[in-house]
Amino acid sequence: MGRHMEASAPSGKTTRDLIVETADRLFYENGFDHTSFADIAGPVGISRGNFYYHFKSKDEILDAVIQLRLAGTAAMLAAWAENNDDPATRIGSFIDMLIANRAKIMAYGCPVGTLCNELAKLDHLALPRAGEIFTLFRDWLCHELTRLGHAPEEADTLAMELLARSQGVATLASAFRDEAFLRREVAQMHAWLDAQRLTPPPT
Amino acid sequence: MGRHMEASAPSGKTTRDLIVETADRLFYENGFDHTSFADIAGPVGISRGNFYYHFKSKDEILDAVIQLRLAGTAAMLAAWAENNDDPATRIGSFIDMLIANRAKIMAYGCPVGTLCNELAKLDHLALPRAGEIFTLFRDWLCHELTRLGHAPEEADTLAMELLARSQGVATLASAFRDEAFLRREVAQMHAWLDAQRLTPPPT
DNA sequence: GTCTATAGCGAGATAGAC
DNA sequence: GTCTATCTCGCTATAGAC
Repeated sequence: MGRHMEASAPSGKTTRDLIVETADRLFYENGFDHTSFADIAGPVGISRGNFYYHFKSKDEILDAVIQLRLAGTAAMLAAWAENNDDPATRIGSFIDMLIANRAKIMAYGCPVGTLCNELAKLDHLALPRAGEIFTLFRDWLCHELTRLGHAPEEADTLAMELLARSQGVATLASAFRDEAFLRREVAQMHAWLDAQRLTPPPT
Repeated sequence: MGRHMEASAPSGKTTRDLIVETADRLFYENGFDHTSFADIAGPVGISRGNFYYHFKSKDEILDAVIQLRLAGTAAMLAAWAENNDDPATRIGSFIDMLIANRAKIMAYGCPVGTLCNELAKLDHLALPRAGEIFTLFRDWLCHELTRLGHAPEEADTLAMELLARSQGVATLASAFRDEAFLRREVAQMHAWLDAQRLTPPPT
């Protein structure tokens, strides 16, 4: 056990947890650079000065947020795998994410894509770390696509195409605030997936 | 002729033009919110106070930048149409934009997509205006796709898919700094385009 | 572990000389 | 049409009481 143990409220959440969760939400909704300590302090219910007991800088909060998103993504992928054995159904869960999160996507875009966009413009050192969230999806999709029968190289190409397509849909759905477009694209992605199912690879 | 005529240097560019062009570049490279008046003043060679002779606020500079991008996009689309009559070749020019601008795209993403992303998070009134740049591409692609033989509704769907795909490619190429991926996707988009050429529609 | 107070800086915007 | 000087504000970060 390290030093600096924190008291844990009856809810089980430490102040640090609350800071990271609130920052996670606000970085998504308003952007990293545009979110101030005061913005986070309000919802958490602490003062600005208290941040520096838990983090040395704003960048350290960003690191913690990325860490949280990595863990959350890994857990989500594991849950999708636990709910179903069929690789096509699992990949379908990825596609359906666009539907499940459509309200926030239309308002703020994809949490991963928009964060990477912002960090690229800020020339921020954390960009590769944020990109690892994409890598989690990429590797998971690649694995399921090989289970569908694709060769490893081809599977990775298809995984990147699925990722790219979902990114493009999120960007345009947000720019145009167009839910019908989002639903149409999701239907087409499912149609593509069904075709993959019916086309076993040349073994 | 309105009031407030500006002296035009031998180069033909007014100070206002220089401000808008520099802001255009910096908003792209560093983001709108993150770009300060001082950042723009340096390259233009003016003082911070001088901005307010030409613009009432930073938002007015943004409006002018969007206006410049709308005009630039319209001019580019017109040039593509002048260079070639074949609709498939014209659409190919759109796809090749990803190659021509690959260095900046890998560093900063797509200028239109990333601006819309940022404005969405800032809840900025200019978002619909920025979205009109997408609309220019959308309508132009739709028109060329109908010339390729597609029915109007189908053509618009395909136009949005081309836009979405290019957006996804730009986002991932930037997040992963992966030029090979970008080139691979462009090749696939050209292959798709060739297939469209060979599949005349049910007239 | 949380607070108040404040330092120090840079932002957008204004006033007025030239 | 451009400048300098300045106002006001909000930001990150620090110091130190409790």
